[in-house]
Amino acid sequence: MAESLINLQIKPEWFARSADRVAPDLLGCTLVRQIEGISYRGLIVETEAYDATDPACHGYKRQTERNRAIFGQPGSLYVYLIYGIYHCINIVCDRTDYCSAVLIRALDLDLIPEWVSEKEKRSRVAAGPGKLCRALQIDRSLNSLPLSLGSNIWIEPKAVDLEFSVVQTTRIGLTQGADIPWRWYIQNHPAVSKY
DNA sequence: GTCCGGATCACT
DNA sequence: GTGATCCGGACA
Repeated sequence: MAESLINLQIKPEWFARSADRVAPDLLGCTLVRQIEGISYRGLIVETEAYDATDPACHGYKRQTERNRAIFGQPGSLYVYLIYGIYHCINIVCDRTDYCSAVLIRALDLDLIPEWVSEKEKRSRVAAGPGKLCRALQIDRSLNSLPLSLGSNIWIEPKAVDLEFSVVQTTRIGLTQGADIPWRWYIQNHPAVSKY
């Protein structure tokens, strides 16, 4: 059983491409988060790309203690705290020592964790980068870890028979680089954070 | 040392 | 439109 799970994981080499190519390919893949032996599965429905050419990227100016993980190995995690309250999760792309990552902005969860409040609508509990991290207990303790079974977080490939239309547009919430069209989402999906 | 503002979200 | 709430990074 564990054997088949390992085979389902996307390998790190898959992320060794520019972020703007990885980001649309992540749509339809599944982010799996394991907590106390339970696997919570979320279909990735919205992503954004960031990289060294981009003034909105945390590593744009230079490497610092805070953004160190975004320069890490492809297929590892960059998790940071935003506005003092929320966390955001990125998958590091391209090559080591180059800043490049994909922000996971929204998931469609198959199972709603018990700590999520009842009133939240199922399709919207992970509709936004801060919300999905809260729902899946993702915080900076995961920063710089590789996606893997051992990290209790990994990504599985898109099912071959899963079909959808992809929309490409500009990113959300930025003061710089707002004109770069590096946001992708599954058209008409109810879990997308914003239309 | 001090200050500023952010890849957010919920509420008015 | 605004408040919540943290802390890294810029500048002195």
